[in-house]
Amino acid sequence: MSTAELDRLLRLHGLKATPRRRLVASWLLRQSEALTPDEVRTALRCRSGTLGLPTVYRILEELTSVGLLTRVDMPDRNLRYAACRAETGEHHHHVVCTRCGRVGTIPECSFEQQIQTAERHSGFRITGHTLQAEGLCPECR
Amino acid sequence: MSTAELDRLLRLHGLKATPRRRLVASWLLRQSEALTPDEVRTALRCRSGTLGLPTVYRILEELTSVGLLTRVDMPDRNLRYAACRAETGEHHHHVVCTRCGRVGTIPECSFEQQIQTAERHSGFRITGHTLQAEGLCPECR
DNA sequence: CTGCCTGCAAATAATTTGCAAAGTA
DNA sequence: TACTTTGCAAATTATTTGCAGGCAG
Repeated sequence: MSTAELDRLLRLHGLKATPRRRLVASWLLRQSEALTPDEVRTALRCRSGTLGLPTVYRILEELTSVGLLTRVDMPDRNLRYAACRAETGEHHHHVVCTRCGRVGTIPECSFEQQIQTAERHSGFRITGHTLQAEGLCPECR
Repeated sequence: MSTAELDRLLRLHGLKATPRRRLVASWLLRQSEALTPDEVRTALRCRSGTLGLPTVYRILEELTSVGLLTRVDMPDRNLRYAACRAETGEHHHHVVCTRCGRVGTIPECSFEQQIQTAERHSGFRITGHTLQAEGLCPECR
């Protein structure tokens, strides 16, 4: 994604195109793993003079709401964010490598079709769901 | 579940049948919502003389590994546990009511069938997954 | 008895908040 | 200029740990 595209996307969501946001977005979009806020800060601190941890928390959350990142849940229960590569707006899920943390996309949602069955069984009216798979990425297999 | 059954189950997993474990298990198995450790402590403290929060954390984790409870993820990212009512060992998922927190069971796993497709698309070898739905329970609809 | 359990107090550590200074449009 | 954004320091708060005494088997 070009800087111009990124800037446009940020403005579209009422966010100013600042150096910090550009830095975090452009770097994280080139990573293939899910990272914690602290890891992001450590990786980028040298390139940016200063980069406060609260700022990283805020930016990661903003970029997630813009759709550039996704929050990933690992067993350690730490907040982690990864580049989200699916088409904008498309409903999809992710798979995380248990060995290296790499994140892949599962483009089609396979639960939609079973929602009716699940509703009948549970008695709930189902309005949303989260699905996350784990496994070994192509490199780690 | 009777006390005798519970005791047997605990011992089967190398855990002693203590008053605290019986108390937490028997009470939580009668609740229909997912609760935080602190909520469990508050609810049971009066009935037990004392009940330390670290003890609650430990017992909830033990009962989960035994299969009596399940950990539920809510948007607030707090640790929550709910009674797990599926047949022991059966692979299944849960649906949480966004209004009252009640937890239901989705007995059949509908993702198993799509794993091959997901593997082909992502290039990962998928070894596990978590799925959690949200919606409105029968009472809240 | 022996070793697992529990409570308490305290340590950890992640995440959030308030506010003044700096930057964007 | 007006309004966001950022960094810093500090607060908050969930969760964990160490250990001495208590209890199940």
